[in-house]
Amino acid sequence: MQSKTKIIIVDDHSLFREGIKLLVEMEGLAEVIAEAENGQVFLNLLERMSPDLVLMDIEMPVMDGMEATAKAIAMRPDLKILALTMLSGKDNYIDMIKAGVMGFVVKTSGKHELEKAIKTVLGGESYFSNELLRRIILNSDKHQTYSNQSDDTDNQFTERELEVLQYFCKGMTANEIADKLFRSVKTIESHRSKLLEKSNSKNTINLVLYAIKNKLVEI
Amino acid sequence: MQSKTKIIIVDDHSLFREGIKLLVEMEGLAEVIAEAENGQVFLNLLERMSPDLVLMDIEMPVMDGMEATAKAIAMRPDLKILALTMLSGKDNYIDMIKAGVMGFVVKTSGKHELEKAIKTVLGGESYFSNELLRRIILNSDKHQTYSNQSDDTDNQFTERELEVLQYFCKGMTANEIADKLFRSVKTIESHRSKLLEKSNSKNTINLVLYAIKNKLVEI
DNA sequence: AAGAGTATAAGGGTAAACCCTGAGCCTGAG
DNA sequence: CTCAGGCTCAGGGTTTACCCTTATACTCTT
Repeated sequence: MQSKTKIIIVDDHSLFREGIKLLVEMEGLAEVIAEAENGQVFLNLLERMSPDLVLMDIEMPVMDGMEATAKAIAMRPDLKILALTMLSGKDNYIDMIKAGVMGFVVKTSGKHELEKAIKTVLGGESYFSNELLRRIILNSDKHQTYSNQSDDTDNQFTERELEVLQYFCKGMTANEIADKLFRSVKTIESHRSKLLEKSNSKNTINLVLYAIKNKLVEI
Repeated sequence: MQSKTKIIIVDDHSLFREGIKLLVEMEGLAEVIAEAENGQVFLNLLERMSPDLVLMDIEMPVMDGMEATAKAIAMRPDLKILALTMLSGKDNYIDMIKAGVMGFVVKTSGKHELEKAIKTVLGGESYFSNELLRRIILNSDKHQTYSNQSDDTDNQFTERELEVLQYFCKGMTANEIADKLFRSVKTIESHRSKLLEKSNSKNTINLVLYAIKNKLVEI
């Protein structure tokens, strides 16, 4: 387990920043070490902080995302910057790329896409929301690669085990789950045993905590 | 402890919705029962759902917040709607009020203001972000009332109970906690019984989930 | 065809969880 | 002082969790 990715969020909407911060941290993606409401504030922060990645809004007052990106890259050439766009049509994506952003995520996309974008960019590759690509280049014959939906899940658990796990994480007992799934209690207990073994948990509570920490369930 | 406030979030930016949802639910303010990406989707939802409050973005494609608000109020005159504004200058606040919104929160404000706004509106009063008021009316001599910072801590659990709860939330058994605290297992079981009763949980797993959801512990 | 993996289920055992009652001790409020 | 509430502990009961082994049937891969 390497140390957490350090992120700075730059957006003029505080509610959006706080939401993204929660999203990122809840997903265990990274640690938000700072927030900035415009490019100027962000550059000041950058002088004394070392983020691994920046989530940068493009439209901002005082200093917009493009200018901030260009100046930040001048300071830290290796800095990874992921742009957040509203797809309002006002953004100049080419110049943003020239300024040094590693990718774009449209704000209409979900957390799964944000997660994929962050991981991709941190891996050194560039990332572009498919929605954005569709807007810019229409003559693309590239297929959508959903290859790594979740290549990190070691397929540790089977589908059935995960299903049973969901119910345990809702606080249900083996008996209740057995009733729900029309199965024998012994069957559910078998699944639990496997779950305990695979997750290296001593009891069901530890199993549930494991599931929560590893985002195997929604709470 | 009344049942949780049911909220619907209407905003075309999924990331924003998900963030707000997390914010609202993490703070224990309410339960987000649905999300909609535009006014049309929201009105469809409203036909079969009964939210206590709606967080409504003003600028949206397909059907904007004003139209959606007017139609929603026509359906449910008592529905509380809180508008989310970007302060872009394009919003017509007067007409939004005529449409039936109970208040405005600017997206540049923080979660504390959102929390205050939600509580105020649910209480039947209207709420307007001070920042918005400053924009519209400059000759206002109202003072900012930071009255209710956090009057919600019911002190539901005693210190000892909370201490025991921490250990349960680490996956320890009653026996292990008894050893740790140099107490009888029966004592720990007594504390657990009280915890189960007070949290209205059927078993320890539900108790742990309760503690996590209500942020009584760090996980 | 053979083997691996999964889902199902059972028996039988110990430990723990859960529930109820009752009770002694201490402290702070009225 | 009295009383309420919190912390401590116990007995005795039922239920569930947990662990072990074994076994059948199905699917997929080799």
